[in-house]
Amino acid sequence: MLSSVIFYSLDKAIRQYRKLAQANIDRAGIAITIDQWLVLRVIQEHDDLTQADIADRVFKDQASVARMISLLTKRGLLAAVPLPSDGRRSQLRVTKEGEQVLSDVQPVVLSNRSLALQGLSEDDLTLLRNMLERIYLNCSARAPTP
Amino acid sequence: MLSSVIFYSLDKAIRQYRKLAQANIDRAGIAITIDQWLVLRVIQEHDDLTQADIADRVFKDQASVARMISLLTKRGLLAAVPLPSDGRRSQLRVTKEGEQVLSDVQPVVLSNRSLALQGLSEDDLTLLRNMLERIYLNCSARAPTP
DNA sequence: GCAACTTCAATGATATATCATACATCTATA
DNA sequence: TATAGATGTATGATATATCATTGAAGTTGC
Repeated sequence: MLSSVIFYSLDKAIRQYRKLAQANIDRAGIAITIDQWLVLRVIQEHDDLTQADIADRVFKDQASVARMISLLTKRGLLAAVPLPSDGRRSQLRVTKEGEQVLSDVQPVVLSNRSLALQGLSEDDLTLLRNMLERIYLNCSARAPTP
Repeated sequence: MLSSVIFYSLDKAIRQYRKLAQANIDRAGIAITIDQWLVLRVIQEHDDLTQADIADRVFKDQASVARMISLLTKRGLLAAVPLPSDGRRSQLRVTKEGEQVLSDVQPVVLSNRSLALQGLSEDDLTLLRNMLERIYLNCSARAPTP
């Protein structure tokens, strides 16, 4: 049965969490998707990453990140200043509007997390994290991403 | 830190698994995506579901399923026969080619799973499943999907 | 038997995901 | 220092994801 397959449960849990999270962000009247938020946050923390670096951190493709950056820039949440030291790159900066969105989203994200994790102890979460990391490593070992 | 966030670990694990799984399916020379495979499988098991039913089972949207069905039909893996009892619907059937693909994929999926779950005991998996189910339920409680 | 409601599938709009490729620029080395 | 290779970004093609809406077809209640 599908329900006994662990990856089915994984998918189910993460998708439901995403629905909850996005719904609460929408309800708070903030116009951003979870994925955009994640990218914006990564850029806020490190403004010297290449698109590929960012992609690594959010487990996406460089092409996806390129499009998200272009969208976030179009929306005024991100600004790109060409880097004199490297003609291929730009320095990405979160704008005032971007900062505002990030700080608006923060409490919603925290509340989503605690809602979603109700009934799970710290020990549970540690165990869960370890198992997930184990799965990740197992899949990386033979994944054709050398 | 992002790495301490459980949903980050969840995302990371599932994405890596998907990469491994898709890579191994591709490597076996089978032209299907994991998502298409899942839909095809659900239809094989129950040929009397509506698109919304299928969407529920694969945790997707009815619109996504509609497009996947149309694609699978175009590729000849699925056939739709109009239902006389209901002018809106069609009976979906997995074709010979579809059956072939499903049976080709089966061993690859099994091998992917055991690869990915190496080092996790049955007890671990039960625990994992329970925690994921807990998260799912927590997120469903207030998810605006009544 | 028909009006109101519900169900089902299809599709437009927008965003994401991924691969492959194109193009520019940078770096290392022969 | 010319150039081969590496790196960084952008984009076409295709698939998926989601919401909202349309329109057809079924069901209910009166």
